[in-house]
Amino acid sequence: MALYESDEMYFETIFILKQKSDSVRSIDVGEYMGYSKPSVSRAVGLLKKDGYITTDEKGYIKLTETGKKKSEQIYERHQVLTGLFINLGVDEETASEDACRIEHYLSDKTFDAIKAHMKKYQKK
Amino acid sequence: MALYESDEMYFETIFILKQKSDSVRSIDVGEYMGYSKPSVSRAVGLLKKDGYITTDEKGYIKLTETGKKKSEQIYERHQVLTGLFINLGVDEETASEDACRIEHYLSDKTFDAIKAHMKKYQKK
DNA sequence: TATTATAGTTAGCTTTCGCTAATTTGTCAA
DNA sequence: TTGACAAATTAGCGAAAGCTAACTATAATA
Repeated sequence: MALYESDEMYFETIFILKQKSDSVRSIDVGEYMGYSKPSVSRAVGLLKKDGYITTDEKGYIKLTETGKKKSEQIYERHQVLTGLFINLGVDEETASEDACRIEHYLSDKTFDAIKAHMKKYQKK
Repeated sequence: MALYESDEMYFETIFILKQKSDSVRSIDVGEYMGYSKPSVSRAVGLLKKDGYITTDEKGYIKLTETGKKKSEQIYERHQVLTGLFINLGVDEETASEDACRIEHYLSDKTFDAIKAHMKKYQKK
């Protein structure tokens, strides 16, 4: 099932916040994204309904296996694109912002090409 | 005034069709984009209201000066991005499609970096 | 001329995804 | 125990942008 762009943004936010601390609640997601509680509540509800996340009785968000895979894919895209832009001389913040905005729209084909290129020219 | 993504797509379509033939009507735009007549009618109305295009009594679309500038900008982005992806080994069709989808979301900073890179490595 | 086809518009529906206001639920301190 | 704050939810609004159905207006043809 394909995700909407907005779902991917929520997803990515959850993933990023979870890297800092495993304890991620809807309110944290909303704060990070600058969205209201009801907006997050609905989005989280949808991700839950679609089997990507669960929440415990305290409201902490857990990724399911499917959710983990998805969020890793999304995050990989983000990283690769950010890297590409940085390579082209863009500052890290702008690179990351732009990666965030376009990562949902790139075809797998083009993404794979970028990834291959990055592997080739950026092996450390 | 910033354009919505959908406006840019209509814009770009008008620009592309006008390169083939100067005679472009709403119906042609709709056919090219795969959209219904009412959808195009509204979009064209908005671009008209915002001073980007005019239509003559026959329904043929003309770009205003502002409209020309805008559409050239949009098209330049499209071309540069398409070129980037082709350079990375993506086939032309996919490259163009992906350029189309992401061109609206890239910051000027990142776009300029890509443009500079392309100039440097692709001077013929 | 009368009919038909083409282009455009109007009205109104649907989905997505923001929002505010108001409510519920749970915890913690006076 | 009660009062207050924090988190989450519910209800419902609004804009953007797609759609179909139905209408209008113009042009082409039988």
